[in-house]
Amino acid sequence: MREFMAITKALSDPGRVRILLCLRCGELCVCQITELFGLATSTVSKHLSILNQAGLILSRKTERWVYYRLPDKDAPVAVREALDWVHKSLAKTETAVTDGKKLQKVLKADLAEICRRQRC
Amino acid sequence: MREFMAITKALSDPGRVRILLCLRCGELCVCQITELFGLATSTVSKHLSILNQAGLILSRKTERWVYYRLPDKDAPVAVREALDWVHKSLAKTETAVTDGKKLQKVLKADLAEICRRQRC
DNA sequence: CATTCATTTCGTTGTTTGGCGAAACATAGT
DNA sequence: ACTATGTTTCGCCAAACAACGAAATGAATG
Repeated sequence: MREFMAITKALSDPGRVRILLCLRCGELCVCQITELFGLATSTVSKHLSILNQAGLILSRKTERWVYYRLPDKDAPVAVREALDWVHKSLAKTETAVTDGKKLQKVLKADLAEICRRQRC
Repeated sequence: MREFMAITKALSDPGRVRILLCLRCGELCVCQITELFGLATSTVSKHLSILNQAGLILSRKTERWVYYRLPDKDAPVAVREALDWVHKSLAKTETAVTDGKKLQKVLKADLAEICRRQRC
């Protein structure tokens, strides 16, 4: 129950759900997501922490960046089903499509440049 | 997206999730749920309203009581999948089992008597 | 048509949450 | 070691939320 509520609470914020949808395209680091949603870095970091604690995403640290990604097939059942449900329900919505387009732009841009821009 | 967030927000409270689990046993009126969880009637009513607005439950008015129940097969896909997910994830948890036992007692008791007890 | 009674709505209160910027932390390059 | 830089943690504020009791609603009963 505790584990389940961590998942539903994590899913109860639109921003976090949108992050999950974007991660379908592959792993992203904090600054990329920050750029994508126009939120403060600290805010994004906190969202990612909540998703992570719920088991909905995993993290990987390389060089200076922390990359977040969706878990593999061996994730807990509740997690896998939650992610499937999110994807099936929202993949075709306007929000997801718009975010997806913007994500493509962010992915094309240079990572270092994105990080520099954050600091303005 | 709007519809989906209504569902996840509705599921982000443990009390509401427990109500959904209990409704697997059949429809219940407000005072039965109030008795079951030991909350104020107004609190339960609000929870039911939130679940109802998300489409996760339906209501039926008979005589003095309003009965709430889970929707049928013809509910929206997102709703059906959400309910399946809740059930599959939690049906065997301690919370669900305990609530189930207490529910059996409540169901055996006279409805009118329950309502009278609320007013003490 | 006034009463009863289950439910809903309203107003209040204390807690949680999402947002931010500043400071702390960690790691790579000089 | 020092600096630069990406991320996290902390402290704060405003908005959202869960809980309650009191008042309003609305349908059946006398």
